[in-house]
Amino acid sequence: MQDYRYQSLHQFLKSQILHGVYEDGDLLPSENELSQFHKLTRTTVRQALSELQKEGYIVKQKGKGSIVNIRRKRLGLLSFKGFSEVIGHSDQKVSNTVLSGPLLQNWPKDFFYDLNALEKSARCIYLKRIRSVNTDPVMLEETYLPNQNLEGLIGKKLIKGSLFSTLILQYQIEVNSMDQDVRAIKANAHLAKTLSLNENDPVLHIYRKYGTSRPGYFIYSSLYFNTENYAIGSYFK
Amino acid sequence: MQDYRYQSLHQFLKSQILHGVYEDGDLLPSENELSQFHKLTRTTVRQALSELQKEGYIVKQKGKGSIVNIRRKRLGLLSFKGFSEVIGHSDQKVSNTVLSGPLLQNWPKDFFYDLNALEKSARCIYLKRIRSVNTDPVMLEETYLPNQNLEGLIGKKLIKGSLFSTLILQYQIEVNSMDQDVRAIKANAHLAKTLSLNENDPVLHIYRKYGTSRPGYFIYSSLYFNTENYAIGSYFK
DNA sequence: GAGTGGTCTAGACCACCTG
DNA sequence: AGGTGGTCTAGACCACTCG
Repeated sequence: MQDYRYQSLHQFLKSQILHGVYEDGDLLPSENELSQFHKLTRTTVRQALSELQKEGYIVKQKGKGSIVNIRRKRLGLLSFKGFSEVIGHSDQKVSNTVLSGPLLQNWPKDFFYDLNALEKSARCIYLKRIRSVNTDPVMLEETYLPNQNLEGLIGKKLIKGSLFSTLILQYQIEVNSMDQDVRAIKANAHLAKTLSLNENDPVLHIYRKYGTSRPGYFIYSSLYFNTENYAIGSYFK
Repeated sequence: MQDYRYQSLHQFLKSQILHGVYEDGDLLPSENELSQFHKLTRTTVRQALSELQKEGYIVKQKGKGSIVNIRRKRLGLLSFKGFSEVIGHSDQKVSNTVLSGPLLQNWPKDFFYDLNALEKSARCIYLKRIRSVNTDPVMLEETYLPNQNLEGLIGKKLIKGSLFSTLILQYQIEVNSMDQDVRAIKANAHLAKTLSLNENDPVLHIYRKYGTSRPGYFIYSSLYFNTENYAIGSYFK
């Protein structure tokens, strides 16, 4: 792995972006500058930039340059849309609350995905969070990470309050795929209380399995949504 | 548009695939053959193939060739997963039934997405379908297409029972993006009857707006799912 | 071993943006 | 006008698949 020149340049630039050498909206050095500095052809430089573009780290613009894009398009990332608002406008104030910090524990019985031997033998790091829109609790999320080479995560505060930011910056683990199962269920007493609903009200439930840049390493999440006042929006192309 | 050589080759090959010149699993001519025949550099040929790959029409394999992939990765295409079955195995028997064929009518009042003037001035083509898994009705879908340059669609049978296949083969309209809003709602009497549920049972509801290769042309769908026995699966990367 | 796609070089001209 | 990314050529060598 990592044998090729365009891959080296790709990793080098990604690392610079992640470590803040270039900030959101900055221009990367031009393709000519990069090819001179790294002693590569422009073709090879373009291949590296093309990878960055696919991953959403940069946006290219003819006549201008390669623009760094930190708030990049993420894998089916969720947004909340209020019914009354005009679509695409007036961002809601979304806040995150960690109910139970990163905590080492055993896997739950009858876990919702089949685990392999390696995952079972490691215990799991558990995280319980609530997402609110304008003080209304809208989502309850329980996340399970196999405890493999994640020294220092337990009990720590998350970087920028985000698990994914923490994983990429501290452990070079990047989420790059997602498998999900969606259902509508009835709220039980606990869900009703947590999400400000009545028992038996409909709740949106999602099981997720995330694939990562570390081969064989997966992250699991169970998400519950109160969709009474907000729809769960997502965009794909 | 369509000024560049790699775009011409891209369109040419796509058209051949769509018209059945190459079938699923076939190999395209090799990059060398394509470059000789079309008097292009291999670089340019590779750019065309790279586009086909992005769109999912082919899969490349080193040492072998470019393999045509008809059942290609589609935009958040839905699959149904039974709870008892092993994930990824034992495909369910899925069947489609058209309840109301492609029918010209007025837009519903308070349509779920804002329509632009052009869309409003055209009427809409309406389609109501049910999808069943092993004779259980699982999904009810209502589709609305602005009636713009779609001569001959009304009252016609769909090719291979698929709206998207019909659109691309008859009208060169390809769906390439999707915006969706998801909620959990209570079944009303009509939904309960159609989906074999009791009133007030939870139902998964999705509004969708599809973007297409025809600029400014969108397709709208409203989908209702009975998720009592099947989850709605989807995979993204 | 012959053929395939993957990587890479060293050039060229073009379309677009900005000072 | 000068610099940027987009397209394209004409080569070369490498890694992989298959008979």
